[in-house]
Amino acid sequence: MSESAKKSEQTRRRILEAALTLFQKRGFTETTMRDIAKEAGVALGATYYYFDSKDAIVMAFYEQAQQEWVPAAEKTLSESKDLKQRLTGVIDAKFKCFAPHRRLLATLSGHIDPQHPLSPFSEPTRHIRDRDISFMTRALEGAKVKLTPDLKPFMPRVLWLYQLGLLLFWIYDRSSQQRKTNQLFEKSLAIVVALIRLSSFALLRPIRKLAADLLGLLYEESPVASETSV
Amino acid sequence: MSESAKKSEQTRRRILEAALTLFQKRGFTETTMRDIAKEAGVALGATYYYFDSKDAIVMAFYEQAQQEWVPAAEKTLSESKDLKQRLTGVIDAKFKCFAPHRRLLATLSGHIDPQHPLSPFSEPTRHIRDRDISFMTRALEGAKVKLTPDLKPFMPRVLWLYQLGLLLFWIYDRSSQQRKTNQLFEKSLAIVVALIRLSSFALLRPIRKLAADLLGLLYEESPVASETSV
DNA sequence: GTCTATATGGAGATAGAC
DNA sequence: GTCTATCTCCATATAGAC
Repeated sequence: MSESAKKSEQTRRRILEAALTLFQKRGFTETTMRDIAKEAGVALGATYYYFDSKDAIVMAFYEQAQQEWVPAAEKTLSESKDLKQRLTGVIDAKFKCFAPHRRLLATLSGHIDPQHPLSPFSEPTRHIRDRDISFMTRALEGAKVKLTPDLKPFMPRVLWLYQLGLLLFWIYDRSSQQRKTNQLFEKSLAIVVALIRLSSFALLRPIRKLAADLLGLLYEESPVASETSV
Repeated sequence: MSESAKKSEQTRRRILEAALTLFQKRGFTETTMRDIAKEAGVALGATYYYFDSKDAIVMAFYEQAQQEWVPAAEKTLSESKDLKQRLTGVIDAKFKCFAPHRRLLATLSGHIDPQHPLSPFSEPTRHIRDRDISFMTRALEGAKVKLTPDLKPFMPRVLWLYQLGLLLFWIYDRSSQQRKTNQLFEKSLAIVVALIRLSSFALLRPIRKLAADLLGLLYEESPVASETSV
């Protein structure tokens, strides 16, 4: 049994790898299930034996990327107490995991709809998202920054959203070596960190109040969460 | 000839209307070209005579919505000199035009890719986008606000992006009557306007500098513009 | 349990008659 | 301009061999 389990797992990996290779080379839509089967050296039916659908392959990819990312993010958190560096590390690790699959992500970013299983806001991807956010919490907590109590509970989610925005920009960044994303990352993070520090100053209190109110409303029950009514 | 031109235009409208009705009722992907033809009372081939593709129908919709929006936006600009009210008016008009087609927009928001013709960042939609942005310019210029010269050239595009973000949120806002979007709109606009006013104060100079640098880099040649390299 | 071979049904699009 | 008939392609399903 451990024999066959091994072999089975091997086939599964071969199919997944074949799919990811083709997705990267030709794009998601352009790659057919037949192509994947052929590339993996199995029959079409076999790919459906291991993956319920084409989308399911993508989900498997998410999981795999997450598994790579967690230890890398973990490591950077242990290396510095500086907020900017902590955030840089965590987000950078994400970029590194996704880099070999930029093309796939491009086709995917189509699914913003929280109802779509593959959406970063969906229920099926919740565990991945929550994990991501928990690292933002830790990045903040391990750093020496003061957060006012009105903003504190929201900051991890806000940072997660910020990181998602960066990823989205990166996916479509056609400048060579994604130079622009690098600059955007560096400079915008400086702004983010500066704002976090400034946010506790009295002068900005009115704006902070507005922001906290807003976040309270939005996250009270998330509009990206799945209420069933349309 | 004016006879047949009229009749032709009529058929075209009938097809467009049928499509939009179905898109709203069932969603874009779920509606087939056959459904549209049937609803419009023509043969499948006829719809392809008037519209090159399913996507082309959507493009026609964009144009139509824009045509509705322009005079409405125009009107609000003539009604107030207050920045917040001007922005509210312009953006609100957009929501009103799009409201009957929220469902269609949902399926569409999939195309963030600037390479995709229907993307809000694409070349084919540039004229629409530029028109939108020109209204942001006018909203700013007709109001009594001081903008520092480093930020000034970017603000219209930033505001356009802001409005796009609101639309995106709205599209997937499942709260009843899109209540959350309304709150988001109101409160975030207050923040935006407050930030614009604050931006000329000395204390925020360092952050403004960062932001201006950043915008300069991003828009120097837009990363969402179509460089041909991948 | 693992996989092959084959079938199904529906989509967007087109060619060419009327 | 409009229609009918048809093409091509694909995700997915299934029957049954090993």
